[in-house]
Amino acid sequence: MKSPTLHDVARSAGVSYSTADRVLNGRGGVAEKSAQRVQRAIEELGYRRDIHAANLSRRRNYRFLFLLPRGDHGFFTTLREALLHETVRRLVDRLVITHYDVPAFDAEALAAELSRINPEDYDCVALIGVDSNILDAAIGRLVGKGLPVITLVSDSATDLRQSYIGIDNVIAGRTAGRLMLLTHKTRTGRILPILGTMGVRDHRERLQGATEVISAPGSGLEILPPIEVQDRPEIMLDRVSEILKSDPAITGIYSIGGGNRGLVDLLSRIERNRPVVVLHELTPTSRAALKCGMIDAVIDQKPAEEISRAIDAMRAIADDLPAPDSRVVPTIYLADNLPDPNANGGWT
Amino acid sequence: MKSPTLHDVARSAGVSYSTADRVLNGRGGVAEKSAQRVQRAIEELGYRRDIHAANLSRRRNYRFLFLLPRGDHGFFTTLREALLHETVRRLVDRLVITHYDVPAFDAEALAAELSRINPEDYDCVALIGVDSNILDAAIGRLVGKGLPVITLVSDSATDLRQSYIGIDNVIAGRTAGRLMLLTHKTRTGRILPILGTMGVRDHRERLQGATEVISAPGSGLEILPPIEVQDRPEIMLDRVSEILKSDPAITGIYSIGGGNRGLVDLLSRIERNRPVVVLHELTPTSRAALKCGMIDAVIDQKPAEEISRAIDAMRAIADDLPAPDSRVVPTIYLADNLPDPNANGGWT
DNA sequence: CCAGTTTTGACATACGTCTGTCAAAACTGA
DNA sequence: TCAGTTTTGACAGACGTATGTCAAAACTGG
Repeated sequence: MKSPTLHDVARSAGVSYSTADRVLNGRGGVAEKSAQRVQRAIEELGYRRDIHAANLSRRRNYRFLFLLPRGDHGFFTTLREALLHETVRRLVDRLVITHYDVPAFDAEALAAELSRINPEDYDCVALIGVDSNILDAAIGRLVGKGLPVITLVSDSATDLRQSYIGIDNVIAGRTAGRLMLLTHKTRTGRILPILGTMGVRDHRERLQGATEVISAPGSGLEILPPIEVQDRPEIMLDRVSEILKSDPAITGIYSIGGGNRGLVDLLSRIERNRPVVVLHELTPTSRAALKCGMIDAVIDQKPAEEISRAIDAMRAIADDLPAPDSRVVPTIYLADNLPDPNANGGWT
Repeated sequence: MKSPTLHDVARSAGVSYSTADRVLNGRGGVAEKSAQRVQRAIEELGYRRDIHAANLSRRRNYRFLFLLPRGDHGFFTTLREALLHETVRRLVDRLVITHYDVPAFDAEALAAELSRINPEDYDCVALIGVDSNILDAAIGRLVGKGLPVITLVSDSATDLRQSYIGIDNVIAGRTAGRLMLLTHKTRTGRILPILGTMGVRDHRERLQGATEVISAPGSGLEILPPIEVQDRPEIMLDRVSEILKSDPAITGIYSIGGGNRGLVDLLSRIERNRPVVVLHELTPTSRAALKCGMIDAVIDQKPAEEISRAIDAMRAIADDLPAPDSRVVPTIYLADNLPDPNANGGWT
């Protein structure tokens, strides 16, 4: 019933508590023979150190820093809310979580922020990756100083960061493509992919995934050349209405990045033969559009879950446990299976 | 930086630690006036009891019991595996989780098992509900003896159990219906619903949800009368092949319950014009069928997540915190967004 | 003001771990 | 065998909380 304590281990190994402690915490100054007896006792008894008692005694706090993109981009807002939610929820576990806002999509600003961090102040840092050598170098410097870094949502510096928490964007793209197949079961069609810019790896990967599935032989579907709208609603509105006018045979739209307010605007003006629309991230805009049938599906990366897993990973890293990459599986929302908007993305 | 301790509270309230403790733990024998000063100090300092220190001191263990249906029904297997996973993972938080197997779908056996429980032995019990007065009565008796009960996956005794963790089956059904709409965007169709038996509330609710969506005006879809296959593969195989033969115009199949091995068997023999197939629960069978295009979508209730949330709820109940019902949102799996089979359902 | 009650504070012990100090014991090499 | 080193065990105090005992202090009613 009761799990063994280090005292039990010491007794069973026939050594003093001090010695058992020296072995457990690698303090050295222990004869090889004694060390082995202690190890054996630990295994035999199945001893597991009571981490809460240990933390209490050590006065340990886990100090984590999140660097989140500034701005009210719907997705980042959700992310920030989820983080605040977890910040209070985890206080009880001695997790002290801080976050700074950094300019969005600005690798240099992010790198500069990293350089300003005092490695003594935190046990782990989480950030949203951007393709950039400067950022990679800054991450390298921080890791070199002994402060581990993990990436969130979008990866960076794969060989330096300890762990990546986020979706596989190729899979996300394939999922979108699959939805296009399903909605075109018995008919042919032309699918228009829209992205922010080809310069963003995540967008390229989603496009790649969608293309793989859509242009599979026998699909009967054709994928058009992607258009770039810089994640900006106005540009989205202009470019897409233009294209729809010039090519009325478009039967599906896959919006890979942001700026969907412009798209929804446009869709609300089309009253018949609306194309199938799949887009990314559950935001107030996409939720409303889904509910009223303006769009068909939303692929979401569950930001609340990502935050929670990121924190789990950071904690594992701080405790020197292995922290595996954690691939979040993108989820599909239709009009009916939307999470309760007040429930933190359907998460705890 | 450091959060205040009860000593800080006592000092700030101008009373001794003992008095602050008496207030905090409601031991009585404290003058109204002192109690108020302590309360005020708690609020002003934002004091939060260090629950780990408290549990350490109290030698508290949380003892939870799960009653899971016996048998290798794919879904229950997943559920059991998730539970074992969490059992070891939560040991560190002093959660001692036990589970018994009980006969599946047998309300009386379940009720009998409940009667055999000594309320002293556990802090909370979780079970999978079944429609039955006998079960409700047994739950009532247990709750009456001071042992709280929660329901999982399927609800029971709504006014007695403390909390229900699971999906809303009407929503699950609506989601299936929505998938049928999407796959029939520009064509009409006939959808065949298959369920275990109309006697199971969950199945009725799913059917209801699907019907709501599919037979919405203007959908162009017709939903056929449901057939019952007792969750048995052989019956599934026989009945469905029979019906498909007699009604070749069926364009969609919604399998609400179990026995899908029979369905997949049948589908593998149809080489062209396979109907759209939506079914429930990710199992080895459904996963394989999804991957090779035999079926189109799986609606999953994320058993690993349900288990984890159930444990969270039980813990909240044991700590006398409010434990809200937690509606899990059913998720949609297509061929591409399947979770890693080794990763506990994509969960931690 | 007294006796009786209520309220209070001081103190001790415990939970399981961490950490530091110190002297005793057990080794080592020459 | 002796000096020097390594290893060991005993002990104490701490983390924040829980819980029990006891006597002192502050009230109360008459």
